[in-house]
Amino acid sequence: MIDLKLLQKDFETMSKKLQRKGVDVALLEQLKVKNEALKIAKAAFETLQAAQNAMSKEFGVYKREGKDITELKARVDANKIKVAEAIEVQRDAQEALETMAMAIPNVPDDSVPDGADEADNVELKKVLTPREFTFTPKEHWELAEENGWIDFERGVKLATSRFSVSFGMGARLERALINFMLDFNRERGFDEVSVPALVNRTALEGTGQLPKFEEDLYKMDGQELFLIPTAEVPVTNLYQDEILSADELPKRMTAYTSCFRKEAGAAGRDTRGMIRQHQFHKVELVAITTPQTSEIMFEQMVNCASDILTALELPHRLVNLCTGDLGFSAAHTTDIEVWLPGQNQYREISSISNTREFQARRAKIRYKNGKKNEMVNTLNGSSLAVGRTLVAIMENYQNEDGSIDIPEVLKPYLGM
RNA sequence: GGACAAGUGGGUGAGUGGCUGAAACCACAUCCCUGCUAAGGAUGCGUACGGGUAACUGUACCGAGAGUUCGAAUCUCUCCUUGUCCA
Repeated sequence: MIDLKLLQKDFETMSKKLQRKGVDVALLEQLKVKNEALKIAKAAFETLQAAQNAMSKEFGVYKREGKDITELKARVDANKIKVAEAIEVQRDAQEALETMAMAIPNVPDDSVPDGADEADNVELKKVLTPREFTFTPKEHWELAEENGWIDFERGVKLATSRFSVSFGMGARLERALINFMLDFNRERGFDEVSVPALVNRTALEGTGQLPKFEEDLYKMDGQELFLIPTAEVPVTNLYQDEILSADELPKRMTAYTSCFRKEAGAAGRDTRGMIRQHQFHKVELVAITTPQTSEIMFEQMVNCASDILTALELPHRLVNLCTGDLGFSAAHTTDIEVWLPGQNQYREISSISNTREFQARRAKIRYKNGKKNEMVNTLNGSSLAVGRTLVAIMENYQNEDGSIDIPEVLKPYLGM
């Protein structure tokens, strides 16, 4: 959630920044009005309630002293009605404010470039040079089918479109990648956690998937439980509604989970192959830090993900997401795109974001800074999307005869 | 699935209608004493929002929600969680 106090204090600056994310000024003005209305409503209620409390205390004294309470009772009864009205007003004001505020995206950092969509993202750097092919490289689905690694039709048979099944070396490679990534992250100081794949509404509100993006989540029938779209949700919410001590920060975690997304807005995109599946494996990094150290952590996380690709000898590049491509909760995001020679383009394989206080404020994750409780900063990033890494391996390691070499670093994980 | 019991602050745990935002103890923080590796003393020590330069102060919160009452941690109802017993 955005900082409403700051919006109140410096409306100009904040609204300008949010307008870059396409937030309507009129909406922000309404939000400001609602915030003020809530303050007034609260003050009104509290004054009445204070009177009520005082009279109730007096009531006790009267009874003890055996005084007549008729007059006092009349006063207290009259005030009670006013209190009830005031609390109603306050509750409505609170609800109206929250509904609106929860749908406002995070304020983008000044370093985020303006832009409409992914075409306006800014390349930061390239790592490794794509190899020269002496033949026309194939796309991954062709290679996957040729080698018997992935069966797209049987996935559809079992579930529906955008599901697939991995066989043999394809399945083993997925498992090897997961282990390799987790080990790699652990060596970089990220503790491994294993978390539920189902979470409740509060958790999803905490990280920003709800209330706005419910249509992209799989929801359990008749229960307030959702399949996680990313491990970021359960891992970040591990510390929801907690006050951490400064010396337990930063918290660095890594988790492997399956992720589930309806891909509601992606009809027609990447329909072929395993780039965009409803269920996919991902190894995630999550960090909880003080505001002062979050950018250092961000660099570490970007490097961690990039270094995994380097270790796998997969050419990739880093891009700074523009305002139009930036996610709801992020203050800024670096995407890592891996080179896919079959597609002849770079494709997203990791996304690392600093949400600063945005998620912390929603999920109420604070830390003790001396005597004061302050919001932590939360960061998350993939390291990496497993399916897409497998895609990248297939396309980059392919031979003319359609066979696929195995990256050196994965061989120990495959008993090779 | 059924029966019973319980859910209080960082922890243990008191508290059955007003003097309780909550005793006591432990932990923690600062200071003092002592002086030696352990002990004694003083003070402080929940969260959120609002007012005040500040000292301080108002409101809410004792699993969650609703209700009874002038007044609820305490009574009633629903739900959740945990424990024990039974299937």
